[in-house]
Amino acid sequence: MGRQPCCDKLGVKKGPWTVEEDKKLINFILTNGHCCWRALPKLAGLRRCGKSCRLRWTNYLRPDLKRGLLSHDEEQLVIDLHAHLGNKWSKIASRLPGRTDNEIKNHWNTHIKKKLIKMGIDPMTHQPLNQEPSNTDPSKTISSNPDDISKEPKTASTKTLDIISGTTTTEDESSSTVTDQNSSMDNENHLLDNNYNDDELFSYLWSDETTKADASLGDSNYGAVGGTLYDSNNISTTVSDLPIWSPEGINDKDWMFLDYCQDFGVHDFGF
DNA sequence: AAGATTCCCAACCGCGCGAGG
DNA sequence: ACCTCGCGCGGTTGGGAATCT
Repeated sequence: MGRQPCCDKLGVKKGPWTVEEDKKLINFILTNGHCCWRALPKLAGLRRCGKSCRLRWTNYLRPDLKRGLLSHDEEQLVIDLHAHLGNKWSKIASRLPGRTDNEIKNHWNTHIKKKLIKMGIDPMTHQPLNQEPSNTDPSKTISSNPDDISKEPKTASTKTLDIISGTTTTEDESSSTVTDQNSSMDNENHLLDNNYNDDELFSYLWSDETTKADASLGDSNYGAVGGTLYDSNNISTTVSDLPIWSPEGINDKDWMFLDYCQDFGVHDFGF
């Protein structure tokens, strides 16, 4: 019987989104939410498949998205998370508020990967390139289940590095655990010594609490709900502090402005 | 200035998973 | 237990932008 295609191929537009399409999508979601992506294009008057709409929204139009290059801290966090999780971009992205899995994936492939290789680090194993990896699957370095890494002691040698300063750190695999690493947090070269330490990091990473910014998106009334956004230094800002973003608040002038700003996310329009 | 090459990233594709019937 | 459906994830690609020759 085969799998039903996500959309009927005939009459479904592909390729870059136009400003008009963006307007329709934004307007519809802000008015109605996105209860069902499959039905959304029809309801919103778009000749796109639901999947395409979802991607456009999550990767580009969501009001809480940050734009621009990843900060140093964000890059460090991505590297560390990748060392533990492997290519679990969505999991990594979920720990970087305002960043999407696609964005992180692209950044990894175009920037971080090259930096690591240049430094002689295998981007997949996070081991020196000329060294035979002890375990080639990064997701299995700590645990076979990436979700369980907070529960297990770190037994493998984990080499971390600061790609900006170029320093590397090798943790002592023989006795180090997540817990007793806490006692050596004053090691200046320690993993994520910029803003993070393992204990805080992992308790943050593996807490059940999703980012409030994301949570706020579960509600169709995005602009009005409370939530937390973070700037590049992880300094939080409550959504309620931000300008109200609602379809009613958009006038023709705003939409004209959109025409000139199609390469930016919704929040860049100043709503 | 113009063509060639490389880089970058938005968007697409196909698969896996979970929920619900 | 099985099937279908919808969503989300990770890998890949196409084409515009930037850089090089």
